[in-house]
Amino acid sequence: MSHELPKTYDPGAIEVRWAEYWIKEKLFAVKTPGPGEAKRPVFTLLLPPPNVTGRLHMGHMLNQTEMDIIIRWHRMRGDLTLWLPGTDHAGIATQMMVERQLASEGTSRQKLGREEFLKRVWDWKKHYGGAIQAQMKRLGASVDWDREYFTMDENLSRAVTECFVRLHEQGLIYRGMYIVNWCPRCMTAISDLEVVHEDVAAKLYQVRYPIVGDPKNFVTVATTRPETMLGDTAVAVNPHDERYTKLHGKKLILPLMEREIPLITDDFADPEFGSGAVKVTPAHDPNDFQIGLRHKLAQINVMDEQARINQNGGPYAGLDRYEAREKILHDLEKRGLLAGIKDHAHAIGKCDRCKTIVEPRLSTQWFIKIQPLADRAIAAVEKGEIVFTPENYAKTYFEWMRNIHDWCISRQLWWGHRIPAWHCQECKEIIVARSAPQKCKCGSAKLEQDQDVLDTWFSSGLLPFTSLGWPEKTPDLDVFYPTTLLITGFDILFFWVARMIMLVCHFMDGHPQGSVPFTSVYIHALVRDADRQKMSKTKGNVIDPIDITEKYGTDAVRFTLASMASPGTDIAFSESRTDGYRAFANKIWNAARFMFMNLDRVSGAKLTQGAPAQLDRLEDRWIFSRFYRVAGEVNQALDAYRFDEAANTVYSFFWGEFCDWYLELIKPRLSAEGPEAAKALALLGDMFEGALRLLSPFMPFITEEIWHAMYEGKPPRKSIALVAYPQREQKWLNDAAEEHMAVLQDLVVNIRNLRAEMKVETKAKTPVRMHTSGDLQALISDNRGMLERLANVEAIEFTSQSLANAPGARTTPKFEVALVYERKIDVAAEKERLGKELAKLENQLAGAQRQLGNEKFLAKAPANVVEGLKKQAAEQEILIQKTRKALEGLGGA
RNA sequence: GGGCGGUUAGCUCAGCUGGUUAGAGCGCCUGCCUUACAAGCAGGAGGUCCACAGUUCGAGUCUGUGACCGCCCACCA
Repeated sequence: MSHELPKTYDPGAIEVRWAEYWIKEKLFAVKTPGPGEAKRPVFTLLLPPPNVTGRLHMGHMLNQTEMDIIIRWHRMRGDLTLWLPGTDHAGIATQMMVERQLASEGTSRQKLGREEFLKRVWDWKKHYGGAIQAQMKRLGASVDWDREYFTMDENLSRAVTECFVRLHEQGLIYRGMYIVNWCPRCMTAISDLEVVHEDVAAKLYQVRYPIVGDPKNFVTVATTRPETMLGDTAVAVNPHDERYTKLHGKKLILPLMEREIPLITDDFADPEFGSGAVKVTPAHDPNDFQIGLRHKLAQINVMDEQARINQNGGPYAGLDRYEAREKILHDLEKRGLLAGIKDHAHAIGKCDRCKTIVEPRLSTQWFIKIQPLADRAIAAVEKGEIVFTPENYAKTYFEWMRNIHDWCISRQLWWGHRIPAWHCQECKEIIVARSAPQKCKCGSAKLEQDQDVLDTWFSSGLLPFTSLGWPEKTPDLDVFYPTTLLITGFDILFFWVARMIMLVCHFMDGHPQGSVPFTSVYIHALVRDADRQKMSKTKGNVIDPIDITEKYGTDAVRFTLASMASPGTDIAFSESRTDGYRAFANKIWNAARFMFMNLDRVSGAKLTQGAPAQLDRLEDRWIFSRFYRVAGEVNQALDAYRFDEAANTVYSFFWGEFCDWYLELIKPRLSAEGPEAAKALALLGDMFEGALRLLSPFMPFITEEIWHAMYEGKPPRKSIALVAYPQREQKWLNDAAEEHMAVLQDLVVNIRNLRAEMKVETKAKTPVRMHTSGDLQALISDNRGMLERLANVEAIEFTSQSLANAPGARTTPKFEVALVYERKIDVAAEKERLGKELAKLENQLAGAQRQLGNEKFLAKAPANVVEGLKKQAAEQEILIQKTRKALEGLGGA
């Protein structure tokens, strides 16, 4: 490889090449060290496994960018760094996908049968399942691809079974008939979390239930779901509701079904609501279910699995639930039993997957008794074993954990981990076992495995240890468990993060390396569009990460996301910003070209020979000091997950200091002939190489490209990703150099400013006159080359006279400077500027004096603050005098 | 119904434990093709820090109230 870079920065060309190189060379594959091998700090990060059906979206890209930055940073710091990738089988989502495909072929899973269907799903996975991985590879995610897993892999499935069986043995898994959330379209139970609530403007219907023996009188109940009355088995009133005391013990006629049902008393009935009487439908409402248990009421299920009225619904059998509602209302009205209809806003639950309205349904399911697990999981965060960033999410977590309900883990699907329970066809015994039992206790061999599969989140909740080989005692588990960090979005805080904490703490309880799945959780925000709208297909504002990457380069997109990733704040992704970071990449590119161009010119020069023991020149001492200080800041920011601060710090260093000042300052030395130039180039190379390492986690591609070029094809390691990350180094920090440079920079800016104001031709050199202290005179004289070059100054004349009333002079606390130039200044404009300046200064001085005159301030404020304010006030006083003089010089204010 | 977050320049956002002159990018205005980069360089304008009250020597920063946005959770008909 030559050190020549093409004139134009073309991210596409270099990125594809390096992405392939990293994979081909297996640069990020991690060998598990044996027990005797040298110990290094271990950093383990689990990739939140994308769904096998998934396509990469901006949220993934943000997530992966953050993970990759952290991972590359740790790797460069010398940690044993594992980023473990995998894919989730995504039960419902995948099954839906394949079913849709089958439908288009005119068939269905029922027609194929379970076995054949599963074959189809595996086929589908083989063909379409790798989309996200391919995209991740293109984006350069530095995961260990050799360790990639799939949640349905044999060993992982075995671990899932093991966990299920253990929980069952411990009495933490039970099976029973309860009301669950049922999706009539997916035809499966779903957990509470998979129900999304949506506010709707609905109606509240008042229905009259005639009293037995007094059919002219009624008890009126209110309901939002009249169709469920077909399954009513009681009407409840509050025992203390005196309106109904005389009816206690009476029976009512359930209209339409013409069935007698009791009037019962139960505290659930709220006398304040409606008439105070509530219909009770134990098979179709969770509250009513509880009332039913308390009063031993019959449970009449009136709907089938698709939420159509079944034969228990008498004349309404066969109707869809909403058709039935219409007909029932119509029939009630006809009989004069509909007492009224009111508007009623409330929330309805929809299936997270398909948005079908969820039906509470009485059915037999498997559940996890969650309270013991939740208690433990709460303790883990309370005790600080797990730390959330932003810390606020801990509150959300506690809120949810403290109001948790048992988790329904069975799904009436085919794609997933089948429940390891076998039902004896003879005695109905249920055997939960690690593998299929030969025969039942009763001697029968007629055993059938449970038809249900497990909630996908059950298996993903186990990943922190199952992905490392548990329940075997593997070396991986030894070395890499527990994982160090989890980076994920808040959308799966409960689905995944909370469940992992519960399940892992339970199973790894007492593990020598700790029982928590990870010690740190970083929750990132949402990527929105430039107008802060949520990206959605229906709005058509979805930005495809691959499209945007092809347009601006991965490095620029990554940098955009990183620079905006301030914890807790959503990211309004705007292309203009990405465009800006492409310009930054271009800046890096051209700075490199500049360096290489000089390398060609200077014979005997080398870029990568390391820093000299001593730096003779101010600008060198300054840039080294700045670099090592910045390195410290970047490390600190990353340590706190302040991706934005880290990115902005390195950005302004590279552009605003290294390019804008240092490169300009070093140009004269580079263009000189001989050893001086070679020496300067070595310094430049050293700084540049360091800057590339500093930038590498954020922009892995362009830094890799230039870094290799700097070594002319013979780099010390195969990748910049494998060399050390820059750290703050005390020996290079130089406060004096930074202070001196600050004065010179201020001087340069002031002179440029004067030139612009006086409209001096760009190329014309101007002499300047200065008034300043002896120390600074020496500094400025020593560095007059800097002023000549950067401010186009021709000669500097020092004067002991104040320049304050010289027209067009600039005054600062440290110096006064004026151009020696015959061109007239714009008197009116200058007067305006000075006037504004004066007003501001006077204002500030007044404030400072007010404070300094306050005895309490002098008594209570820390000394350095008081000192600072005094100094400021003194400077301001001088500046005010000078500014007044300047105004007088111009002919008054 | 509960809980949480936000409001700082035209736009998108920083501002860490209260402390000297509130910052950046983009956009805008002016001047430059100064051979690394016009995807650039130099200079500039632009802010009642949502409102009110309070704590404090001192508030963008802490407390309270309100307004306006937004998010999450929820089995009361």
